[in-house]
Amino acid sequence: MTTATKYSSSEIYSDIKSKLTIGKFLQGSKLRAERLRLNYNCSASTIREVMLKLSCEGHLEAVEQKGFRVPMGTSESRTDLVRMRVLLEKEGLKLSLENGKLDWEAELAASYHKLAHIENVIQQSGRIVSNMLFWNEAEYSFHKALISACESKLLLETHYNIYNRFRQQLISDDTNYGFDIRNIAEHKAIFDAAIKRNYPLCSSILESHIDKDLSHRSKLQKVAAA
Amino acid sequence: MTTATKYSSSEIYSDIKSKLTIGKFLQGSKLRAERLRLNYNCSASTIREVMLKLSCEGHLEAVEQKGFRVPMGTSESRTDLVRMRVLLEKEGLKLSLENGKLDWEAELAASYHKLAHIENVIQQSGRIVSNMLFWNEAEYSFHKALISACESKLLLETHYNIYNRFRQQLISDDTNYGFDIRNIAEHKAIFDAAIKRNYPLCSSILESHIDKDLSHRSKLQKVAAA
DNA sequence: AATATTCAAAATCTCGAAATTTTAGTGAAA
DNA sequence: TTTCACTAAAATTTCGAGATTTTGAATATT
Repeated sequence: MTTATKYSSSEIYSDIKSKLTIGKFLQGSKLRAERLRLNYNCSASTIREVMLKLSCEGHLEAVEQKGFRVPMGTSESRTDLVRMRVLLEKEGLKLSLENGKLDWEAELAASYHKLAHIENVIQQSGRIVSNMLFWNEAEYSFHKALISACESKLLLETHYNIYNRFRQQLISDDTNYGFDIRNIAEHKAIFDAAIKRNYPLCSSILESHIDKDLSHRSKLQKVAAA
Repeated sequence: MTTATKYSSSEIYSDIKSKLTIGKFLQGSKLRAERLRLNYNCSASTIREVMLKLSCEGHLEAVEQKGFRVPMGTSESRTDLVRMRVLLEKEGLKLSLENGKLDWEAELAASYHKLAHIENVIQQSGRIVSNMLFWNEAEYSFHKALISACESKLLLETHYNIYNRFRQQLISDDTNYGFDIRNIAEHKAIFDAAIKRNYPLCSSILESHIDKDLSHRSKLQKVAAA
C-alpha cells in the first residue's frame, strides 16, 4: 500500500534533478508529466513548473506540445561539456590562486579530506553504487572549493550548472559512474599543487583529470565499433 | 478602446525579455503578475511560466511567495558580467581564429557591415533611442559572429545569456544605452584584427571594448559621489 | 511620537478540469 | 504490401477559481 505523501515543488525539483545526474533516467527517454504527477501526488502545473526549470538549465529538452525528454548524449555534446568545464575551472583556479587566503586553503583542505576519505572507502569496499550520492557531493565540493575564491558569483553559478550537466551526460554504469581508481592520485596531485599555488602544474593535472572520462569513453566506443 | 489581442507564451516571453534588455523596467522594480496578465490577455499560469523562465536565466529574481523583481545592479554584478563576457568572448575568438573558414569570415563581414551601417546612421542623426532595437540586434550579431566558429554550442548558449544580462545591467539612459562614439572605431579595429587572424591584438581590443562601459560607469559614480 | 497589533485588500501559489494537440491503431485504397 | 486517411486515446498546454501568504493602512499600546 502506498501512503499519499505530499511533496513540495522544490523537493520534486531536487529529486528529479538528482535522479537525472546519477543516471536513473535513460538518455533519450521521455518524462511523462501524468506519471510523475501521480508519483509525487501533486498537480500538473507543479510538475510542469519543475520540468520547465530543468529544461531551462539544460537537464531536459523541451519541445513545444511534445513534452520533455532526457537529452541524448552525443560525442559532440560530451566534448563540449568537458571543454566548458576545463575553461571555467582553469579560470576559477587561476583567480583563486591569486585571491585565495587562509580561509580558502582551509575550505579546500576540508573538502579534499572528505573526498579522499570517501574514495578510500569505495576503493576498499568496492561499493560504488551505494556511495554514489556521497561521492558525487564530495567530488563537486572539491572542484567547487578549487575555484571558490575566484570572486565571481557568475562563474560559480555557471560552473555548478555545467558540472551537473557533465555528470548527467558522462556518468553511467558504462563508466563505472565516473569513479576511476586514478582519481585518488589525481585529486591528491591537484590539491597539493593548489596549496603550493603552482598554477601551471595544477591546471595541467586538472585538465587531464576532467578530460579523462572523455578519452575513456571514446576508447569504449572504438571497442564497441570494432 | 483596446482590442483584446491574444498573445502566445513565447511571444510574451520575448516581449518581456526584450523590454528588460533595453531597460524598460526599472532595476529593483517588481513585475506584478496580475497587471501583466491583463496586459497580455492570458492566464496567471502563462505569466508565471514566462517569469520562471526569465528568473532561471538570470533576467529576474524570484523570491518564493513574494514574486519577481528586476535584479538590482551593483558594481560587483556589473564587474562580474564584464569579466564573464571577456572570458567567453576571448575563448570563442581564439577557437574561431583557429577553426574559422571562409564561411565564418563572410558571416563576420556581413554582421560587421550591418553594424557599421547602423552606427553610422546613429552618429549622423543622433537618434539613439529609436534605433536601439536595431543596434542591439546588430551589436549582438557582430559579437556572436566573432565567436561563431568556436564549435561549441555550450559556449555560444552561455554567451547569449551573459550578453543579454550584460545589456540589462549595464545599459540605461545614463550610459547612452550603451552607445559610445568610440564603438565605431573599436568595432572596425576588432573586425580588421579578426580577419588578419591576429589573436593577441584582436583579443586585447575586444577586452577593452567590453570593459569600457564599466570604467565609464565607475567614472560616473565617482562624479555623482563627489 | 514611536512601536505593536489587527485586519482587510492584494498578490502569489496550487489545483483540477477544459481545450488543444499529438500519438497510435484500424481499416480502406492503390 | 505499402500508403494514406480517419478516429479514438493519450498527452500537453491553458485556463480560471480557490487556498494561502504577504502587504499596508488603520488602530491601539507603550
